[in-house]
Amino acid sequence: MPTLQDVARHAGVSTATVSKVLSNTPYFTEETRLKVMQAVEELGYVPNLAARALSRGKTQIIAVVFPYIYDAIFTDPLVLRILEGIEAEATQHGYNLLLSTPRLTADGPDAHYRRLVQSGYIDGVIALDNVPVASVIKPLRKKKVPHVVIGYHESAYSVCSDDYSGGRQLMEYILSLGHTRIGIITVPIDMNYALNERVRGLQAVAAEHGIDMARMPTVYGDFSVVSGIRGAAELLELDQGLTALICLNDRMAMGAIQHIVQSGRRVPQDISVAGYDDIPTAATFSPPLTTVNQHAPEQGQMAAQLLFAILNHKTPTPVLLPVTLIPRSSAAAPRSLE
Amino acid sequence: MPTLQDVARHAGVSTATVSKVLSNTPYFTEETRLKVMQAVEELGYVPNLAARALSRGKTQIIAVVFPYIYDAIFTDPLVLRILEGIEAEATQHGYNLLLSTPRLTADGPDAHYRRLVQSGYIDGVIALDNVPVASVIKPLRKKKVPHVVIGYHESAYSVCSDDYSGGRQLMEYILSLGHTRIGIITVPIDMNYALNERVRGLQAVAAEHGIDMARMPTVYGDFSVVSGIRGAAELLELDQGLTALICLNDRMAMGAIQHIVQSGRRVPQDISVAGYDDIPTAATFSPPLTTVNQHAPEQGQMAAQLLFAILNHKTPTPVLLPVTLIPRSSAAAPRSLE
DNA sequence: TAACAATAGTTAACCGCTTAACTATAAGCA
DNA sequence: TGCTTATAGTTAAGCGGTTAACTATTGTTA
Repeated sequence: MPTLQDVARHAGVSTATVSKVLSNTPYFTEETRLKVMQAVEELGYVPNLAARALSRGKTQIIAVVFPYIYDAIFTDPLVLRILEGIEAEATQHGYNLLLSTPRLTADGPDAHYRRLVQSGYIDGVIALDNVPVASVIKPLRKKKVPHVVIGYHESAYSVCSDDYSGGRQLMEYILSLGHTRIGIITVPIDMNYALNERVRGLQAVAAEHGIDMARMPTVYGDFSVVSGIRGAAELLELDQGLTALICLNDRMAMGAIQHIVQSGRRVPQDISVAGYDDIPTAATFSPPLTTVNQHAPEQGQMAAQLLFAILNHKTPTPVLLPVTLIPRSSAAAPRSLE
Repeated sequence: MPTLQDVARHAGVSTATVSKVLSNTPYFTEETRLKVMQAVEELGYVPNLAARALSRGKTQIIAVVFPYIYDAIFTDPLVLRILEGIEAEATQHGYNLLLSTPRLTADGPDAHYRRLVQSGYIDGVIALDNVPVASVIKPLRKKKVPHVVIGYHESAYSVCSDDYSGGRQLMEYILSLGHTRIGIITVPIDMNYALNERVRGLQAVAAEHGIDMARMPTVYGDFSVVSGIRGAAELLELDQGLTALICLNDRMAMGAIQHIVQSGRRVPQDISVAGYDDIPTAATFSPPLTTVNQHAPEQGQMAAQLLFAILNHKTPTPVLLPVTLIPRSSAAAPRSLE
């Protein structure tokens, strides 16, 4: 591996000059530039990033932190789409992505993560942090590592999807179809801030329509398809007459549909089902799922943009990304209205 | 940020001693160990990884390379599961993961990737490379970067799933159910080595049963759900009497089922459908998908193990991982046999 | 023409850690 | 006791870049 030294010798100049040429720092002639570039070319020189990192105090690496809970990172298609957005932006800025999936324990993220954060190996962090417990943010704040959070998190630059509005739109739509007997599948309260917001949205609209959502049969899942199956079963046991199920993510909605179909009912003819997230398979599910698209790649992209702004010593403003209701055929007017 | 120097001063010893204690290199007393550790504790010292990398010539980073084609990385659930396996193994060994998704052009992977490879910033690479064009491996081999390939690739340490056997098992199973009029949805030949193997497996078993697979209606998709929908439509146009569809990945199988159901037929009563991959949603699809599980996390894990073996100057043996046929309800005996 | 500024390039210190080479002390052994 | 050997710790030279401080040259201006 040729070094700067080698290039300098080969080109007959000093290392400082080579460095200047390569980093385009003023004060060299076109002639030396050519000499240097030729030497670089001939030797196949590529700067050693570790040396550069040590010297500059910057690594050109940003860490993408997905806390390891419910092994969500590797199961949740949405997370992947966010990553896609981050990747696109980072690549464009010439940054590399380090993937970190800290394990969360009662007293915070694991040691490996805490060391990474302080190791000077990363210029910044984009964290997915919607979970109240054991925040991965705290160590970052403490060590003043530039970071952006995707999720609801006070006192940090953040990118949020407008989950409140999403919840509102969902309830608005289901009510507008004419449903009155609605079941809810959500997750335990305060398990996830985003879900809290969605629930707030649902409640607000229900209230505006003079309905107390506390009266609606509600069961709790854990985001997974199976928990959706179970949830639907529980709901239909609670109330046989439900005409619509609002599930606060798509996978639970898919599970719910499954249970409904298997129990001999049809979607949406007998029961309407709506999800949330618009994961890639939602459009091609059977029936295609009515859901809320939260523009995951854009979330990732915005987060990366915020981070790069911070790294350039600008002060970005937090972002609240709009969501879009996607009406598909899994939800329709109840039969009583037909 | 305190440095080794600071710790040394604080503990009243030399930097060499501190370094030795921390890296557990022989020749220090328990007493000095305690002194050093206390100083580390009190100062909250964490080693600077860039400096360590420069000095040691090792970064403790391995790159996971998923070439950016058909944006598969961010859509294919299987890729994610492989990543999961890699992550688990890497975390355990104290390595960090760098995610690289090089764009492929006619003359190889993009420049950013080629520089990364030579930058000395990564100790090794795990690459997903089943695609004949523009190999990401070549630069690695040229620069002697330790690497492991997941996929069929000559002249490199590799982890392969036994796609040939998978193809065999699939055809064996469908034939054993009694199907004789079988349609195939695959991808264009030589687009992906793994798929080639699966097709070889199908053909071999067909031949053993005295059937020429070339006679079976065959159409080509691109892995996506929509291409499965289209593929099924084409197949059923070619031959109304098909009783089984073999799709060489799950997403196309899901698309096929969708088309079949939408066109008023039932799965498996009218037409059986089988997929390949056993992606997370296959089990909870409606109907649950008969498919082949290729143990994706294990692939990732094995690849990581091979890489760590190489990094420890051992010579690992390439791995061919077995696959498992998962019979579920999307495939059954044809009605003619009932 | 002298004084000064701008330009082109060099030297060497520095980033923070590792480690070979070295010194000092204690232990082992004939 | 004297000599070797193992142990404990230190010094200082890298690793490969960046950059402040410096020198040398050319151009500008009064």
